[in-house]
Amino acid sequence: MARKATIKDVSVAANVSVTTVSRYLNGSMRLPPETKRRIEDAVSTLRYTPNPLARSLSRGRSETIGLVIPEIANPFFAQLAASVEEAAVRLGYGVLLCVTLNNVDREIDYIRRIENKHVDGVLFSTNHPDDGRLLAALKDVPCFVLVDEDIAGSDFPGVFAENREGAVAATRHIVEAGHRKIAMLSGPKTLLSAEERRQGFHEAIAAAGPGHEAVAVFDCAYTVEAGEAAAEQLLQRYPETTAIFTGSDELFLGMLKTFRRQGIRIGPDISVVTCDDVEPLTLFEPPITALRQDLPKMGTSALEMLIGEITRGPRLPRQIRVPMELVRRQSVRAPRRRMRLK
Amino acid sequence: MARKATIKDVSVAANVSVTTVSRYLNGSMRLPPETKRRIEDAVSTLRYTPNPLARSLSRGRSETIGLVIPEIANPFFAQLAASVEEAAVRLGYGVLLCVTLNNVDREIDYIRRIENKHVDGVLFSTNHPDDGRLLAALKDVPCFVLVDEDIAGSDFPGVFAENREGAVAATRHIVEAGHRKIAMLSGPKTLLSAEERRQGFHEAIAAAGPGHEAVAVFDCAYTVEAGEAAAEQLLQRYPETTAIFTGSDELFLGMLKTFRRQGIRIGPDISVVTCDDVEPLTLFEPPITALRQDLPKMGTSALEMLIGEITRGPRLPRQIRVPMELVRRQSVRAPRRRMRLK
DNA sequence: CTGAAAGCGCTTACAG
DNA sequence: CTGAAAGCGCTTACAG
Repeated sequence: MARKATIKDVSVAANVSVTTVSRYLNGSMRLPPETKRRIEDAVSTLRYTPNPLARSLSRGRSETIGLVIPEIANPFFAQLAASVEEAAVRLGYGVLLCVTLNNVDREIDYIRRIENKHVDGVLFSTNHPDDGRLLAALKDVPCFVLVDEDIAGSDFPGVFAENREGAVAATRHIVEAGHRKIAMLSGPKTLLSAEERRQGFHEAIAAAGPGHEAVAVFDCAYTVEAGEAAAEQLLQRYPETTAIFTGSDELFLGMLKTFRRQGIRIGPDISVVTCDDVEPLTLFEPPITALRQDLPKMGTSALEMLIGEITRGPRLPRQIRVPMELVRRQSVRAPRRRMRLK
Repeated sequence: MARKATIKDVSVAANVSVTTVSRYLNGSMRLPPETKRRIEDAVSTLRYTPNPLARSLSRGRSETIGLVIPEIANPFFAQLAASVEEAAVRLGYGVLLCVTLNNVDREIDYIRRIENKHVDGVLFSTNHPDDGRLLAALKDVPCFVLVDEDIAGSDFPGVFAENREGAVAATRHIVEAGHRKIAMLSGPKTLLSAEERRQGFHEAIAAAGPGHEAVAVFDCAYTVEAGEAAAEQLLQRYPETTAIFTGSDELFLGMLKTFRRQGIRIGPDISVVTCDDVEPLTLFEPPITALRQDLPKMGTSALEMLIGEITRGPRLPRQIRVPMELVRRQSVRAPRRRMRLK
């Protein structure tokens, strides 16, 4: 490949100054048609495209955002990433992807990239409790927006689900089907989503009146394995349970494994509502009722909020809450008359 | 936030030249301990981190690769992206994510970024037939590696699955269970994966000897909808079919929808093997036998191949083939005696 | 309106 | 061994 053409080459070929080329190409200058033509000819002959690195360095912004997420193979984050990327492209930004696996060093590395101007801002999702290092690294960092989970003690702008309200709706749905002994496989105690959903769960059961009981609430990691293990314990220790609310698709999938192994059928034997709805839950038998996260909206709002910070400067710390939707399918039924799981 | 410290600030604070700071920080210089200390103090006091834009501009490389894929919400590409990102980080590269939705303009945009040095190279996956524009834009482009699908008429290095061999294994497995009337829901005719798998399918049936028949092969888009529609046609026009090989998880999922609606049970009524194995196929009832793509290996090899091109210059165009693995679960059984799907 | 020149923050060939 | 200076390829305040 021949040496890449620069703006200088264009200016020579078009017989104008680089200043003029730059201004024209950036749309801040109107030119006589003749000059215009010369520049455009030069651009296309030389196949000129501006060097984004040079442009970013001199403008002081890179038109790139960092998307920092714990995983990408996980469909939840994959869908979130999809909506973020789509919105970013629409607004003229590139997306630098950083998968942290909840490694704090990687997280901090990307926070630094805001300061050293590698990215104009960061959309950040973290899944682990902060030991303080994160909060420290975040001191005075601008253009930083949280999505999905909060960082305890911080007041960064962010976009989160209406977890409590969602959990209330899900639990109420279970109650209305006639269940009284209800359990929850919840997420890690330290996470906003888990905490708020748990709260909504308890609230709805309390509101359901006497006779209704939160049989057990398990604090699990949001993983298939944790769901599997918690379900085993649940079956063993709380066989009176007739319905379960799981805090994520992974927990549900894990629970399902245990159910399969023990011959327990969702629907006839036990009712289930799960959170997220990113797995193909319609295709299970029966289709699974879910409290759906509106990932497209969350990703888009968060990205737009971030671009707002970047282009219009910091606003008042502000949080957007995105409603969750209860998608009724067929995994919640009336409890069996004489319920005993085992 | 105060003005970001630069290398100049560090050099002043440490009372050495910027040259020395730069060289020391880049490890190409050994210094008296005293000087070393002064520099490190300055760095930490000023919280200095190098500006990657400036560094890239002057070095002529960005230590960033572009990952260009058709989708990211799709678990197949999400898993591919995960392994690519992991390998990139391990080798010290950032990942600029570009989701094309098979839009050629977006694809070309990212190809240009190799030339204008925004990225050092591109890992490229495309899902649509090329009308020639792609091939034209790719002329003389260095540091470009394909993954998963080829671009017809190009000879770029790339990493692909052993599609033909995989399809042979899958089809043979079906044959060995006793099936004679076998159908395939294949991908778009223009795609390498579909073409090679179809080939393997026919090959295995021919090898199975007389009495074995490829009842029908449908050329579908790799989507749930296409699978749904093709399955409907299949049931209607080829009710003698006793086993099906689907070319992707999406096609399988779509087919499953049709089966559900028509009351057809996988296992007892019809046998199935699908490609990909990125959906939670173990959790279906029965668990689905699949020809698994080794996405971790594909992503990692492709990324390493790309970095090789970047750091050691172009090699002979070379293709790596990654074996597919037949994961036997319970969706293939002996055909029913008197088979009639309807 | 147009252009020469400084500046963005680094790296590195070159000279001392 | 160390540093002053040029250079990477742009943008833009400033002067004409």
